[in-house]
This record gives sequence, structure tokens and C-alpha cells, in this order.
Amino acid sequence: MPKSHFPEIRELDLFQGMKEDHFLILMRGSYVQNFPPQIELISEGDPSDFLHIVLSGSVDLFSGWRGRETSMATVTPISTFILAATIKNAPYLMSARTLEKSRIALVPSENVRDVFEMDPLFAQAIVMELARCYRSVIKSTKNLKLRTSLERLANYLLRQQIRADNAAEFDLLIEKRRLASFLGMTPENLSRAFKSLRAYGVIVDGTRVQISDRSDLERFAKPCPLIDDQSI
Amino acid sequence: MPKSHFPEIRELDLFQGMKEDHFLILMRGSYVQNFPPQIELISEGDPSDFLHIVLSGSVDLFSGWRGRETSMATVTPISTFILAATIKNAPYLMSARTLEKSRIALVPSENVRDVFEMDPLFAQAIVMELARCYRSVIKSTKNLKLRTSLERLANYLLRQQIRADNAAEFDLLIEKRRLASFLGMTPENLSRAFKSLRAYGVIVDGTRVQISDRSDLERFAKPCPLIDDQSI
DNA sequence: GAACACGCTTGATATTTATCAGGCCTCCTA
DNA sequence: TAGGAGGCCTGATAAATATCAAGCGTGTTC
Repeated sequence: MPKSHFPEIRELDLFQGMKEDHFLILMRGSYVQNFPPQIELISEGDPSDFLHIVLSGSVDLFSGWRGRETSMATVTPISTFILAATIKNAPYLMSARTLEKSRIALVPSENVRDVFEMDPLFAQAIVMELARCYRSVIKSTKNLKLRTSLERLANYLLRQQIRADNAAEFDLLIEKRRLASFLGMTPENLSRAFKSLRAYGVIVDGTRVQISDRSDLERFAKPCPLIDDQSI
Repeated sequence: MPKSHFPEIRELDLFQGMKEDHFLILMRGSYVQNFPPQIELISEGDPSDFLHIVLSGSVDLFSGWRGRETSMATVTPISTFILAATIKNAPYLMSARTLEKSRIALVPSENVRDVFEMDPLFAQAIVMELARCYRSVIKSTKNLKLRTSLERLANYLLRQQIRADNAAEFDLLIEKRRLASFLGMTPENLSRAFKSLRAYGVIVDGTRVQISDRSDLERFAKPCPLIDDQSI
């Protein structure tokens, strides 16, 4: 497939530095598809046939066990998901569903493994990406084990404020029930947690969040780079 | 340093396939040191000067926040730790301390990054190792978010039984207070959890665990490969 | 516009988990 | 051998979190 069909994919950090003919091998048999919201793209346990790349929209990674379900992460453009399963040729550990209308590129896992073996710069880029993902999950585990649900919410809001260029007011990017699941709590508990944070200047109306005094909230949340900083 | 000083290191999966002269570059400035128990080898936040390799003994990886502390993993021979921080040249996300008398090899992080860029097979091995670590942390997060502490303990015991070649009786390899922290609970709660599992044939005496009927415990624990299987 | 679905909220209650305090036992040391 | 420290256990209590059951509001559909 000619790369002009989805040129944005070439911009991915993962594909920088790799030889053009290797990139073309990678793209062989790849395709882009538009999905409506709430479509399950992959199910945990399935063999990893394709590396997925979110070009637009967003995708929820989630897992289940015995009828319970939990949201693990949200993937936004432009990033890949299930890279580790692809490389290891192992079953997916998480399921994925579109949160909104999304455009997804699908690259045959076999291509990724083939090119990974022939292109050292691609292998290096994969190392960097996997190291980033690994550290991100470690931070998330620390967040879960070291903080109460109220502290997790407070720090989540502080991180979201940074994403929103430190605006005093911003919108939640995911619905509250999913946020609750992501933070490891029930929707009811999240609702009450928002109310508790009013004591630290957090005002919530629908998806709109206003942080009247960041330093006030920080005094409670005690954010810490080794948990909250996305860039290290 | 001649490799004969610690030949076992050459057997690491991570170093298979790499060129001998690259291995020698890696070992330049490396050394092995014996540590008594309870020595803090690295502290979270420190710059990643050395890749650590546990040759004998065992090492606890842990993290803290606001006076709280949690055990993240135990590293046993022969494995590396803090590979991701080394590769990214980023600060450690976890601290490490010896659990017992341990022999640790220290390889300058800079060497690792240098050789990683010149030896494609080394880069590939690092990819495999990071993918394994990433998936292992994902499983651990699923375990934490989807299961109660009692379920986590039950599944932990089932996994330990497999490690002990399915013996009906085996010893806990870490002390209970650390096991509690690893499982995300308090020592008191762990003690009560062991008592609760008596209903499913688990008998504990000191470090000795007896599982009288594995299938009985499995009916409660509902182990699942996508969380509990170490090899996928 | 009425009816409905759905997500969110709230209150009451139950369960899970943590904290605190005390006691037991073992191991180490003076 | 007598303390003493530390890990472990137990009971009582407190805090955190989940569950259950309404109700509210908004947006959609017919």
C-alpha cells in the first residue's frame, strides 16, 4: 500500500531513522480503517496479528477478570498500542475499544517482527518506546499502591491541568465512569471524591473542571515527578 | 576487566548473540561487589549510573511516597534490574535493597547505551527483555485492580507452588511483611488472609505453606494465564 | 412533546482494608 | 541465662471503598 494513503504514520517516532525500503516492507499489507465509537478492536488473549496505530480519535485499553473490568489506559493520536505483544508474538494482555469515531492503521505483526530484525535503527526506536511504556506502567503501579483514591484523583487533575496548558478551567477528556475505572474506583466513589476536593478549590460541573488555586490542590495531592511526570 | 572474574554474566539472555568485542566494551569499567543484607543499592530519583545484575542472593525493588513504602518486585539470579532507566538515561523510578547477602555486577550505564547503538543483536535482546518486563508489570497491574487482596494471595500461592515444582508443601521465599507489601496489603491483613484461606485447604506454619488440594484453592483463586502465567 | 435510555449523583448500608494496641514467640546478644 | 528487638498474630476499632437503591438531568427517539 502506498504510504500516501496515510502519510501521518511516517511521522511516528517509532519510524524515524529507519530505511525507506524497510518502511515499505512494514507497510506491505497494512491498511487504515475508520471505526465508529464503542467498537472492540481487539480482545485480550487473542494472538497479536496487527500492530495498531491510532491516527485520530481515541482508544481505551481495558482488561477483565471474572466479570470485573478495569480501564488500563487511553491511547490518543499518534501512538501505537500492543507493541510488546506484537514483538513477542504473544497474546494481547489487554482488550481495546474505540471511545469515539477513530481512524486506526493496522500493520501486520509479522512485518514488524521482520523489519525489527533487519533494521537496527527501528530496533533502537522500539527499545525507546518500550522503555517509555514500561516506565509509564511502573508509575501507574506506584500511583495505585501508594495513594488513596482521593489522592489519585487530585494528582490526575493536576496532570490534566498541565495537559491543558495550565488553564484554570479545562474539560475532562474521558467520561467519568471510565475515569473512575482508570483510577481504580467506582463511579459513585469518584462522584464523592470530586465533592471532597471542593475543600481544595476544585469545582466540577459536568465535564468542566475548575481549579481555583493550583498550589492549594498541590498541598493536598503532593505530586511527585517519579510518579506524575510523563516525560521522564 | 577480564570476563573470567564473573563468567556467569556472559550467560545472560541479554548478552547472547552479541559480538565478543562489544561484550568487552560493555565490561570495561564493570565490577562485581558483594553486599550484606539490607543494603540500599540505589535510591529512586538517582541518575542511572550502572546497570545492575544480580548474580547471587536477591534484591527487593521498592518505592516510596509521603512516608509510605511499597515493594514492587523481587529480583533473583541471574537477572538485571533498572534496564529501562539505563537505556533512557533517566532517573530510577524504584529503589533497590539486598534482601540477603548478594553478589551484584555493575555495568556502567554509558557502556550499555554505547553498545546498544552499535550492536543490533544486543538491541534486539534488549527489546525482548523490555517487552517481557512491560508485560510483567501489566499483569501485575491487572492483578492489583481486578482482584481483592484475598484473591491476590491465593493466586500468589498457586504461582509459588508451580515455582516449587508443584510440591504440596513449600517455603515462602520472602518474609511475610514484604509479601504483604508486594501484594498491596498490610501485614495484619495478610495474616488474616492466610487464616481465611484455610477454608480452601491452605495451611501455613511459619514460612511453610501446605496446599492440601490445589483444585480446591483454584476454584477460589480462578487463576488466569493473562495475569498469572509468567512465561507469556 | 412524551417517553425512554443513560450517565451521574446521593443516601443508606455493607464490605474490605487499615490502624492501633497488646501479646506471643524466636533469635540474637550482653 | 536474661533481656531485648523484631516479626508475627490477634482483637477492637476506624477509615476507605463498594454495593444497592432511588432519583435527577440531559439528550435521543419516536
